[in-house]
Amino acid sequence: MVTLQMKNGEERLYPAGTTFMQVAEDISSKLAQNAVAVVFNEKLTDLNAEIPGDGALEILTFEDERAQDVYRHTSSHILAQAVQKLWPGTKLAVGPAIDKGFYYDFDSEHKFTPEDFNKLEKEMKKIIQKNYPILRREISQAEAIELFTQRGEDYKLEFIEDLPEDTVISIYEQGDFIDLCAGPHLPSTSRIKAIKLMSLAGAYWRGDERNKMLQRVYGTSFPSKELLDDYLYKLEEAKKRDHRKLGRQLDLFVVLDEGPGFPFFLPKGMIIRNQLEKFWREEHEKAGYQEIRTPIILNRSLWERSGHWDHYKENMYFTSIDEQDFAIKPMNCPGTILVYRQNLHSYREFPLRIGEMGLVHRHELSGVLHGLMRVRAFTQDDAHIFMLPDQIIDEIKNVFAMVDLFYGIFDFSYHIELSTRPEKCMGSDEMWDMATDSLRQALEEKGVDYKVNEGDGAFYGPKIDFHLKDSLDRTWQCGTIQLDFSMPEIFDLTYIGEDGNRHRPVMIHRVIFGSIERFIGILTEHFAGAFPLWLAPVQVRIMPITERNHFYAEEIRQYLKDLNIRVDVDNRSEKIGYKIREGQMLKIPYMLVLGDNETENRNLSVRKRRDGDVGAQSLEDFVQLLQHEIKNKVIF
RNA sequence: GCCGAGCUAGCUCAAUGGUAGAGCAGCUGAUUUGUAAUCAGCAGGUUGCGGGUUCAAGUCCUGUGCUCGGCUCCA
Repeated sequence: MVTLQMKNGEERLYPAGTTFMQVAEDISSKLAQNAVAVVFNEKLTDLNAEIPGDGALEILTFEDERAQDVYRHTSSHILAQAVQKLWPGTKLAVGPAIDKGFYYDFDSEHKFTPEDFNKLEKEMKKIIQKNYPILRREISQAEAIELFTQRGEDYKLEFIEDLPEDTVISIYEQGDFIDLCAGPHLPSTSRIKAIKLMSLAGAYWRGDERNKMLQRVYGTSFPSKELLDDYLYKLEEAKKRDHRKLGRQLDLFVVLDEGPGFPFFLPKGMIIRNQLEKFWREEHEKAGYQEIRTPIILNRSLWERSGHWDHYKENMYFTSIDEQDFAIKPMNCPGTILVYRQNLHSYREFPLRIGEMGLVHRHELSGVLHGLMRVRAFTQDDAHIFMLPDQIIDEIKNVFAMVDLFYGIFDFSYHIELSTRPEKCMGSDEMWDMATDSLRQALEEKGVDYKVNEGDGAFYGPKIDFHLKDSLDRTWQCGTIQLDFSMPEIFDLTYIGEDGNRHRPVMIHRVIFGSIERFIGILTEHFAGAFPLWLAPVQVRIMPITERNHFYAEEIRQYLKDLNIRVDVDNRSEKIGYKIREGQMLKIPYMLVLGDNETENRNLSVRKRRDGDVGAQSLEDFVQLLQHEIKNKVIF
């Protein structure tokens, strides 16, 4: 007999050889139906597995994220089985579960098109109906090599050969389909209740662009059609928040064929942008930053010295002036460094914080451009901080605090990544270790979770990145803190220390918004175009009922305008419903309906974007409400 | 850059290889309206761009630009 310690504290006894599935059945038939996998002694395991001994058991249903991965992973196997049935000879690469779905990469003579989806889905349903049991087998490396050689699975062989010898290799079988796979998996194929293929894409084998491009099929699956439909509906809703769509609908910004990757900001978009910059300047002044502006075009020799010429050339644009080579700046740091060198600096000035809203140009590959999120010209809310080595940790924490303040205002949640030394870089090992350790220490002291991206740092130093999500949960890097010992060295930057001698300062490069363009893209999707009052391009729209009320409307407009409220009047000869509909679609925060009643009583009928008609108010009360909301940057 | 799919009026979309159309927006007029669309009329196009096949091309072929979804890369 084995003893199982259940999640709820209960102990259960079973004869040796009992499977986890049987345990689930023993507890309740409903649980057995919904179970996806188990966690036995903290290890995710197949339901089909036999209890190996005493231990702690948790039975997972689809609600658990770990179970969702198992569910989608099995789905990807079903896809692969269907593909190999319909197009024999297709080679399997990888087929993992991903957030909200799965994919499988294939190497096939057949070129997949969306028209194949129907056929494939039908085949997958057949496999599901057949209810093949999914069996795990552990085999030796030699057996694995023989098996996959025989099946012509070159990519699987490459995996096997990379594994250390005498690793136990697991394979999963369902019907005539076999895949090299660590598992775990569902007990049988009929557990998949609703499955749908979503899209096709190319993907390099092992994510390396020097390798062959495989065909990737994306899909998703759920334990019921209702859950799938619900997911698809939410996806459609999320697409309505796409900043490219909203940017056009709300006349905020556009990207045109004439300027691929070079966005146009329209008058309403500029209001948002200017408000953000105003806020930025206020907060940076409070935090002890100075502001400068450096040229967009600078001489080649500067970029050679900074290392950009060697390390960043493929991302840069060039031009020539009077037969001399110039580069369009891809970063602001060299310009700031030239400013630093205009004076002799004392340690007493440190930390010296110099900000710049710098417009940079970078040549990005055409395939990566994406609305405002990924462009070829963008404005960084940059700042460079020059300081003493022992000021590093505190200063990084200061920047952290500012990131929290800025993102908190918009109710953004973010995740942090630490990027370490890349292959193509400059500076010594000691420099990099010191810089990376400082960043790590600041993160540890701050007590936040972070992910490490080995080899993803800037060429001059490691960095901490802050990532925000768009409407489809794709993440975009916004804020970043980069620690740099290299540039001060290269440009021979110095300060006069307490001892009267010259010393080398340390430098932080940092942005909070990241790029104003990207940040506005994220903001637009986050608020679905319904910007908080302080950012809204039109804050109040006045809607007179008839021409009789135009005079009063104009009086109110002028009053609000004098208080710097962004207000306009819709005095077209349309019915009030028409005007309101348009105001709602433009997501204007406040609408004032002014008819004979209001004119007579000298008050306002207020309509809020989210709440609809909230009744009559005095002008004074309304103004107070607006000013409070603007001042406190209230979000709903 | 690579793989795949697209590109038709300002916007969203129709149109077996056979006369390019609708809704919204715009303009003109009527209407003076009480919380998400008043009515009528007018105008709007080298179907991304270039070449080819055909009696005939928005539609088929080809080159190219851009967009979208991924991959790689990145703020």
